[in-house]
Amino acid sequence: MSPRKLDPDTRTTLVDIAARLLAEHGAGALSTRKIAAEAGTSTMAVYTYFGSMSGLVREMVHEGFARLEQQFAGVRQTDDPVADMAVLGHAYRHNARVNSHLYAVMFGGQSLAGFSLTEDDRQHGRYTLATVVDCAGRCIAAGRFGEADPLLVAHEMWITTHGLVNLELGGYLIDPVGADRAYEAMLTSLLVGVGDDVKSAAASLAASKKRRRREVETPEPVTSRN
Amino acid sequence: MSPRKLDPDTRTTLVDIAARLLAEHGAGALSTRKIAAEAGTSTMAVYTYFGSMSGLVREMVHEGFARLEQQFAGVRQTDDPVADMAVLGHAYRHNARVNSHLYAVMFGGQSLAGFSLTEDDRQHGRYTLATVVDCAGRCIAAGRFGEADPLLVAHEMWITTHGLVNLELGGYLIDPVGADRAYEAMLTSLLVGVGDDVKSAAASLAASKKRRRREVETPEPVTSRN
DNA sequence: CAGTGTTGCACAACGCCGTTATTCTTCACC
DNA sequence: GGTGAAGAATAACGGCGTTGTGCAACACTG
Repeated sequence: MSPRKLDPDTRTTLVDIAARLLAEHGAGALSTRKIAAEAGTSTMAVYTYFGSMSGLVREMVHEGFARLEQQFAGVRQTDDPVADMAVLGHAYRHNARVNSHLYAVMFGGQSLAGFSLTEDDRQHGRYTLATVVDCAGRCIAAGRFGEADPLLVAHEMWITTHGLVNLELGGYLIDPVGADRAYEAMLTSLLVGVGDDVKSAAASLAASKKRRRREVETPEPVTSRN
Repeated sequence: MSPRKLDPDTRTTLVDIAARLLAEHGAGALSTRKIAAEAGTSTMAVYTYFGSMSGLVREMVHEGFARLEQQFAGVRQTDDPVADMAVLGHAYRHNARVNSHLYAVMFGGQSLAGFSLTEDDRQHGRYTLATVVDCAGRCIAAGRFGEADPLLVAHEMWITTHGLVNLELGGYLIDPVGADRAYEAMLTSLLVGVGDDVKSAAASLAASKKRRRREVETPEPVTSRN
């Protein structure tokens, strides 16, 4: 009946249940007892598989970064790297909105079940940025961003998109500005600010819009399997 | 001995203690019992004055916005509005770093003591942006930002600075990029991106640096009185 | 194919939490 | 001075994360 070794399926089931509880009923509903009840086990399961409640939260953070990476992986590399960059930004935003509760844990700082980021967790996050650094490098190689530093440009993109998404999820961006309008404006400003010319930036942004649905929004990332 | 009416001093004392516990010992140390112990009262004090624990958290959020407003108020309006804008950005960042735990509650989303933002709380936050909108208007009037929309520019500034600060507080910005370098780079990119020319932007940024210490960092903000 | 030890798991308990009911005290008002 | 309203202390309730205890089931030894 009971398996002898730790069961990977049970492990992912627990993460899925936790993520769903978090998404559907908020942070207050994330408890060992509720998770155990949903999984049909005792509260001990959380401790055998994750050591503690915050261990499970950490697992959810890694899951969040994994989904972001998967989202990035769906973005093509074309001969218009600036458009690629815009699509990556959209992918970041889309991922954050679809997994908003995970996102809050990833970047919200502290306060969920006493969880706090370790340097390993952060490194995981920074590693995810590699895709953007690479794209920035291609923009520079294509002569679009002048002599910029790819790492710095990638950080500027990250900061911008992250700031937008964070305020958007916090409910701070409303009419008449709104998140969509702010996103487009910011992207334009930033691209021009790092060296692209106004017309080229506008063209790449227009090109990116056509790709967003196909490369970002279509394969609804699998949240759970329960 | 016991006052007949609700004592405003006791009220602010409770907020101060809560903010200090949060800052010094993290979210886990924020409990009615610990607050009561420090204040020399019973746990009931939290309920008499704030209705609940999350009511106290809400009060801390308002306190956070009040400090930000105070921080903004210390920034002068000069005949170089772009430099003013850069100083405002620095003020935002400085305030967030000095009150990082309040900041996390203001924008971190959910999850502290079941607290969640109401539309009133958000409105308070947006109102604080008025100073930035005004400054953007002066930039435009000075012919620095072309025909831009002040509200949109202010949002771009907010998004940028907020994104930077949030990642900085999360520990994600490290060498070789780092928060300081990223901040200067982002400010330059953004100013140029919204219409300023490269040389003018650089000059205003240089001018702003000299003002930062005096107008932002000197008057260590008083904890509270509300 | 037994014997044996390890280990996943359920159950119950501990100490903490937010919150509430009860009780007492103390002041404001007539 | 009497009376009623309201702040505040105490204790209790249910829920939380976590931990100790005991059992049962598998893996491994011979």
